[in-house]
Amino acid sequence: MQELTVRQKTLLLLLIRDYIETAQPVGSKRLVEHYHLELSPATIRNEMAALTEMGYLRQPHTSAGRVPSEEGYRYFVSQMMPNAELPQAVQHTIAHQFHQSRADMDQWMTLAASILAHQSQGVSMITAPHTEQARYKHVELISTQGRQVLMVLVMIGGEVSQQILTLAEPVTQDRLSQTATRLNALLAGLAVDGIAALSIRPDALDQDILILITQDMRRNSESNSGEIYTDGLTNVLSEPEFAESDDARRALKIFEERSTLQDLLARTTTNSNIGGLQVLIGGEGGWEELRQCSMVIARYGVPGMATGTLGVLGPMRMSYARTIPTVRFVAGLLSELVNDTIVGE
Amino acid sequence: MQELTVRQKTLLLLLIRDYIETAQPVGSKRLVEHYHLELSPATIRNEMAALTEMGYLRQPHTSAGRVPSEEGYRYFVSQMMPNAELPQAVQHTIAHQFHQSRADMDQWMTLAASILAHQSQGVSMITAPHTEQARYKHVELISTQGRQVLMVLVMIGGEVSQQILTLAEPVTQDRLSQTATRLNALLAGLAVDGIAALSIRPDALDQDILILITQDMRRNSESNSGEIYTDGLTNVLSEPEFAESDDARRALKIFEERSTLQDLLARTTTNSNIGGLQVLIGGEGGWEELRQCSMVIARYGVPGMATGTLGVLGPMRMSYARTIPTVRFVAGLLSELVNDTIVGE
DNA sequence: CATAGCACTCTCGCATAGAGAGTGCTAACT
DNA sequence: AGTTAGCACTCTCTATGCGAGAGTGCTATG
Repeated sequence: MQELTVRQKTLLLLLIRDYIETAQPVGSKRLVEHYHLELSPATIRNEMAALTEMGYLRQPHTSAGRVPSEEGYRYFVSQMMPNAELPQAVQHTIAHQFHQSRADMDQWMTLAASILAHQSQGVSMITAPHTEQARYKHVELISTQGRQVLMVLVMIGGEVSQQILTLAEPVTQDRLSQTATRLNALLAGLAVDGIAALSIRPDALDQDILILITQDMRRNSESNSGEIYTDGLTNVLSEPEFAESDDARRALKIFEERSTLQDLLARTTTNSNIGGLQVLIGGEGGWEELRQCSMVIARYGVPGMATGTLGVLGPMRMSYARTIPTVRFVAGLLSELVNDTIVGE
Repeated sequence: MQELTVRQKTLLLLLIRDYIETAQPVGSKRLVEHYHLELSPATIRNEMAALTEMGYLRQPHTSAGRVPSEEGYRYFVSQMMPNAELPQAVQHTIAHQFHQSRADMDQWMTLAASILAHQSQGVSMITAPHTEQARYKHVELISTQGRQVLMVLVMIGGEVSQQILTLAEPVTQDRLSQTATRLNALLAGLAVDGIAALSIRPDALDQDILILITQDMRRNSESNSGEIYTDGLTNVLSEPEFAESDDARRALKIFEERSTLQDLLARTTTNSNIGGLQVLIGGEGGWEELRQCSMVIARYGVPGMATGTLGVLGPMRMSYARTIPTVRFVAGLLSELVNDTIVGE
């Protein structure tokens, strides 16, 4: 593909910025008047024709202005990706909100989702940090009532899962505590494989619990990630491109079917490393329903220990200039938090 | 208001049923032909005029058919409320799904939301069961890493909350376990008030934890209910009445702002008792945004111990005939589950 | 009391026409 | 060679008008 002249580049960026703001096809006249260019519309027209030829722009129809093509957006993004930073003030506000919140993963996720959605005016999505290979840290067994027992299973890295078991017969809290203590000594630090390799099966109750623990850990390891937090759905639905079409509905459906959403996040980020940011334009990567959308995704966390994915989905026309730095910043923030949780001080 | 003749009543119910199915204003001719009435359209017209006069029907414009008014829906619902029961087969399917799921409140809620949404083709909403007066059952303190401690607090009734604390200085797991044991002995069965009344403050660590416990319990007691589970948003958005208007967006917003949703559920059900079912038509009760919607709500659980709210929101035109029995049935099912969890066997 | 007939009203779909916007091309200008 | 003015052309968008269709209310009749 041909190189762009400086003027073409400027024009392209201006046009895209304008279109992102107004959602209206941009014509030569508007471009000249609005940005006080020292050129005549005719010149602009020639350049725009060239840019269209090269695939950066498109015309909805003969007599409308130009609209960025996906390629155009890609160029736009590549221009701003490296250097964009969130203003200090905003950074502080966000960091402040995190430090004020209750120190608990659930809160952080919700907060992050809310901030992302608000800043980007898109839909935010975050998966809770997930340990690739769940490793056992601790189990607690709490007698609830009669044969009902609450099992709280804690992994290294802070992942917690809880479950209510119904035992064959009532068991005292004392007995449960003993079992828990035994298992804690036995399993500390082990991954699922390690546990499976143990051959000691001291006692029926222990064994029952052990089976449940491994099930739980396996489930945890297999699912790419746990719950997904989202926010800001209404932001996107109020964008003009979704006003009538039922594309909106199809996109929304993705958000309701959490499993699809998990796929989406998992598939697009497995081979990207922490800190690296991915921008998918126009449903790149085979998501037909999202043809009108773009996504900005990043991984966060501590590689090898606990990582998660976060991202923003918006119309292709979304404000990349705001979204990209925000995603990057929040990813960094969450990485720190995860790191603190794992490593301590 | 005047009494309805038998014929008027039949006509009204037929018309509403038809409108619910087709979303089209119903005319006299259609009514006669479609339901093989032994009457002429003219007669029907006279009756429809009367029903309109009485406020049960409305015409969108002079030459359209009739559409039920809110009063009409109310009448319709009052006719079918008492006796409607879900078909045995469906009851079994649903019950089966519950018994197959993992025995854990979170799963149940998600499942119930999914079933409600699917059966009613509306948006389902469920609040987790909530104990009016949280009473202490058990605390576990698990050292995570360095000064980080995971606190798991269990209430009588099975409510669990967890939180990560950062202590002033590192503490061993042993010391934490001792503290937990002490607190468990001290606090068993107490409500917040009871704990506040205790004057024993044996140790700095104990005291710190104690403060956090009471904070947590208080927060739990104050919020009317915890998380809200919803499902089926797309169902409603695909209804024709939401196709264009931005009422859809406003309604959706309610679902995103969980606090508003909590209000909604709380306000409309505080004075209704378990088993009783409430049907709000046309955003009754001061919810402007939901003017086009109806809600079917019920409380479930064990009064005085743990109760929650569940409901379905749909277009005013929703299938009450399916929704009402479903809500009733699921409420019953959840009540049983909650009861089992509390009482054991 | 039910019905047939009829004039009336209103919406919806469709075709037509004109305004407006923006383009591409050609020819002239610097 | 690059820039610009002029102009014909294309396409959308909006308004307008008209006819078909649907449904009503009323009146007169069985």
